[in-house]
Amino acid sequence: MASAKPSIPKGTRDFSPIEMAQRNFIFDTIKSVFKIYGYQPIETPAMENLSTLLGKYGEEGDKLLFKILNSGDFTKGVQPTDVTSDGANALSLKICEKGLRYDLTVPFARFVVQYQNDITFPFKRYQIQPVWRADRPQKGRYREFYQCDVDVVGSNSLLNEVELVLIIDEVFSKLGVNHTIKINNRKILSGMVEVVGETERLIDITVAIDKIDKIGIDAVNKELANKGVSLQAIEKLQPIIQLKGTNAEKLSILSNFLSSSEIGLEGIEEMKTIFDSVGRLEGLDTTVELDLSLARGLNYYTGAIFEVEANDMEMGSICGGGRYDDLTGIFGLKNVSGVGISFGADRIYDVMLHLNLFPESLLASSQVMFTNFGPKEAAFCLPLIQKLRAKGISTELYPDAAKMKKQFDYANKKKIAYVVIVGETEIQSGEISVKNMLTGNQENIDTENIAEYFLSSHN
RNA sequence: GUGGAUGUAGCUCAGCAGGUUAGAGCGCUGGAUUGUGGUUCCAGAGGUCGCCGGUUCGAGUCCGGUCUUCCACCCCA
Repeated sequence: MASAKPSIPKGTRDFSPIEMAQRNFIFDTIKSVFKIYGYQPIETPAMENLSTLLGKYGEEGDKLLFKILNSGDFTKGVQPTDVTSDGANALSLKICEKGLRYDLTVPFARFVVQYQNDITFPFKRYQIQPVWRADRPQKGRYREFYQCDVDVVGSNSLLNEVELVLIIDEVFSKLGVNHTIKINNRKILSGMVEVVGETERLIDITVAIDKIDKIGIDAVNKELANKGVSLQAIEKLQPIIQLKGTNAEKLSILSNFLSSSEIGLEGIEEMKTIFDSVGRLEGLDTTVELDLSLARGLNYYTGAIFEVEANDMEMGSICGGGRYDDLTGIFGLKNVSGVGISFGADRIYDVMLHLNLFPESLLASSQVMFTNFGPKEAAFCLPLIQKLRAKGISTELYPDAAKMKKQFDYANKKKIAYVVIVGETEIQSGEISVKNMLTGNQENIDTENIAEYFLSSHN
């Protein structure tokens, strides 16, 4: 009987040892930055109750949730008419009460409310775990992917927003990824639609503004009209659609435009504060740019919105987030504001791979390999190997007494920097041969000094 | 969810209006070199031509379906 071809579900991936080394390099870098800014880790389960998840991500988001079929007799209580009358979506709610998490922010909000009495506010946490979305897979878009979230909850201070900009800058400069941070503010967007009297069409207007560079001013105006935006409002919006210049110039135009909107002006003030603070810091690699087209579909954002794009490759956003004033309110804890961002590890991986940004050294499994000439020589090597390992030098012994060519070939492919040769002559003399695989040089080292040799040659 | 492409050896790709044993480069295995890799030379292994069905005397090549991957829209990490 022919066995089925092994495969994994669409949009998921396996990771080889080399890919893991590269992915861990990203995770470790991000984690180290999070820690140094005083954030602490938490984890939450892969699945949440659907009631926790539904309604937090907008209509589109709800559709993209993976739902988990109830255990046991899940058809209990389902009538034949349920199958035909209300459609699959309504039926799924009758037979599923759990779902895979869609992001890390909503489970975090649930966590904060659930453990509010044990948490010291402001609560700074980071969380690095996979999330799942029933999206159609594409380049940079997977059904299972890792997010690396940092959030502060229980503080209204804009210093938190500034800190997030610093974290973004530090992470990407450590990873060597050239990037641009785009910032916007929901309050500015609210003010904008308020001023033109189209409060119902926030999304239509931001989507249209976003297309200005691609399709031009006339097409944008036409699209706005098609969406039902009044001609008067479109007329008023012109300076906004064609907004250009430095951040300061944009803000000054905007504050004129929003002069009659209290909430809009509040947004302007927030942006000014953030830009001022960031501008005063030196040595930032980051370009921070005010971008009005940034709206973000997640409907819980209320203040600043962030998105980061790689400069040297088309990849959509590799990091995003914002402030949410009342996410915990949905779960019963009022007046707790939070702000956070999420690094998309998988997209960052794709960018780094494409741009060749991973350090070569990640590919090496060990720093040193001992060749194997047979049982007697191997026995002689083992104590030496242990000595190196104790000093923190990753070392391996080739397990079989294979031909030298084969053993060297192995070391070469595994990118091992040094090969140690111990045969009859070396045991006799007490000096072992060490070959540098990069230069091809070979020298004899006294077994007493071997650890020191590698320690010094590596630093 | 809508629209459009793609799928041939481990990888990147050839394949003549449908016609006998399906090719290349790289990689892999072995040898030249019984204590030395990354260069060179020689030899060899490896393919249900994504899967299912149809048209045909005959299908990698045409048709339908299906799955995969990718692109655009949408949304986003």
